[in-house]
Amino acid sequence: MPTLADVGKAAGVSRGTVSNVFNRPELVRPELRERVEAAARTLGFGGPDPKGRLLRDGKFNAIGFMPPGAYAIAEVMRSPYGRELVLGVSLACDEAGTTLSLVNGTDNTRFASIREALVDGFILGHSADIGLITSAQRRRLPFVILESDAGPDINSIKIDGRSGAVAAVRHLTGLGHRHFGILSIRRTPGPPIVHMPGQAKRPLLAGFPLDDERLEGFKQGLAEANLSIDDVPIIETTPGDPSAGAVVFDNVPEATAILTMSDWQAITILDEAVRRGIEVPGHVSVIGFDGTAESARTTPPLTTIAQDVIGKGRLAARMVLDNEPPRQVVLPVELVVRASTAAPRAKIR
Amino acid sequence: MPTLADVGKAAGVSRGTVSNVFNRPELVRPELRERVEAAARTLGFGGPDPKGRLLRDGKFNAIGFMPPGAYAIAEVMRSPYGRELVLGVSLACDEAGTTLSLVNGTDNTRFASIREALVDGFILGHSADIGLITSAQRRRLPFVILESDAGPDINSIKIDGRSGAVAAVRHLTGLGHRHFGILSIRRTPGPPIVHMPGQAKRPLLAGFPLDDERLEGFKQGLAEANLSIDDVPIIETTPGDPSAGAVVFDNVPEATAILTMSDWQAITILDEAVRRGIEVPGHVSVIGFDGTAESARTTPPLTTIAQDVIGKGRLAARMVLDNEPPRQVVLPVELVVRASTAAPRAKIR
DNA sequence: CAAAATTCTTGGAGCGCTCCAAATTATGGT
DNA sequence: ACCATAATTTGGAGCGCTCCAAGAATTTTG
Repeated sequence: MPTLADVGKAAGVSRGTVSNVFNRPELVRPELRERVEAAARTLGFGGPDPKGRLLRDGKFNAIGFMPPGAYAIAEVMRSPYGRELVLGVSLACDEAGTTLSLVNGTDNTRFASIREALVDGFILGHSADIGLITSAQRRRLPFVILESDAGPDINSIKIDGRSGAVAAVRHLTGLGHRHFGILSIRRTPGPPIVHMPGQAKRPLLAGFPLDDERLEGFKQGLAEANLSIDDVPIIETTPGDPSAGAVVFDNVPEATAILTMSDWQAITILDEAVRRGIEVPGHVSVIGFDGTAESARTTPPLTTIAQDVIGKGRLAARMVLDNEPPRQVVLPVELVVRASTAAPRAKIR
Repeated sequence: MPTLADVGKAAGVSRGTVSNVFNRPELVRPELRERVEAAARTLGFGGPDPKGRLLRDGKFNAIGFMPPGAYAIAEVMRSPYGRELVLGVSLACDEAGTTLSLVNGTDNTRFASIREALVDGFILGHSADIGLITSAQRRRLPFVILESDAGPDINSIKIDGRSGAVAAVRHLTGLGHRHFGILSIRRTPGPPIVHMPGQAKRPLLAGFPLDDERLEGFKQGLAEANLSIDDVPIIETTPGDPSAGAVVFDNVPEATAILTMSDWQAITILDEAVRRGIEVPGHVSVIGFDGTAESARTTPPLTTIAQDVIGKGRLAARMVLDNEPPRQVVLPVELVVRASTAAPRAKIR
């Protein structure tokens, strides 16, 4: 690969002049400029290597997005929520003329990824992992963490998941439901986990603030209706597990309403319901979470706890781009009633 | 920002040793190592700056994805097709441990973006723009161009769009349709363009090989049924234009079948049909293109010309990652019949 | 026509790091 | 103790570029 210096030598001028030809051509006498350009062509020099410039001025002009937990970028792209989040981030990047780097990191390589990412700032997916935050702080780059509050010194954006969960339950109890099932999220790879009532270890503290908060909201909402979450089966499946719906119906046949942690999970249930000939909301009501665009397109359209996912992504990007003093933002959430919830039938299916 | 040298000075050791402490700690005597680590902590040195390493070994460990035409990354993320494509790319990046950089570029900055992107290779969205290819070649980095064949020296991946288009028309004429409307894509920003039969300038050569090919396929398919594309209204809308459906129904009320260029467009039509009480496929058949996941979830599910979008993205990434001799890949396409197409009713609505 | 003003070019000084051959120090066996 | 051997540590040599002060060439001015 030829360098500025090579071209300079070939054209009989200095490095600096060649640099000028490419970056500030108006500074170079036309005739000389042409000579340099000719030399560059002959040597197959396609312009200054960005590496050099980078080292010089020290800006990558990029921000990094690191998926939550140990998820890969591809998993983010698969989920309706993840896509909208990335869309929001990319919107802000478009506006700022910044590159968006989707940084991968498996469990073991996540720290190295943060240490070495070629970015000027980070967006960290939600994480219970304090180590990750420390890694990010070491980089001395602006960053924001999603879906968990990491204290006053750290940028964070989350939604009011608890209120959302409470609202979901209230909506359903208001409709008359008394028999629930909860489809929660398993944050480690593996098959669904079924927690039936009465079992010892209930997953109320899974370790992910995101999930814990919603579970607590469900608990509170149920308590308001004199119901105990301890009597409600809780199933945990990985986010995109297509068997989620089946596991729910197999294990919680008496439920008239299913609470979920995401639209994606709710959609899985809808799909399984179709396969089994179970009517939604006739036989069972299903409520989603996130209010993604997908939730409006299902059959029937999903009742869901909506948040502004795109806005959240955009705000996250802006926060790292603007590098202002740390803020902890809590975004509101809103119950959107559509057609997947209704009063339970008098007689249980 | 402290550097290796600073830490070295503070700890009374050389640059090299500090580097070793961070990169190959086993090479450094534990006691010394600790001293260095202590010094690093005091100075707030968070590890070697990736910039330096980068310059040294010259690899970014990233590939860039540049959206087609003058679209922004956000526009790609909005479209079902774009999302699956990026998903496929990210899948390959996950596997390779590579970062995926979503490189923005407006009309004016696209060339600069290519020149300066901090990547080891490129995936270029489809483009009629020869300048872009030249830019990419100048970088002397592996790259692949999507949806247009740029000659034997350049990596490219496209689908057999013509055959797909022919298959779409055959399916519909086979069902008995004789009255068509085509919803094509406008590749510049702006309102829909309506080309009614008999008008002078018909958009058969829009300049985007991607679109041209499909239009030709439609033409051929129609010809096979003794129909002329010159008698078929062609409407062009930008990819995500939500008014597309309305424009189609307003301008082509007599059509019994609508051919589209993407599932996204077809979905728009479905939405508008619901609003107007037009039945699909009762009153009008609609056929999509791409076979994205979304196409299976609509009401009714879309008949579409399916391609393996995820596989395409993955292959594209692999091609630039592997940096093998240039290939021109043409991917097959398949008619997937679902419920949005049916025989036309005897009497036109 | 010389001096002053203007326009171009030059090359040193980094940017922060890793590699590597050479130098230094420690270890172990007589 | 002494030397061979092994284990550590060192610092020069880049990586390719841009900035910038200073020098050179050219043009303008009086």
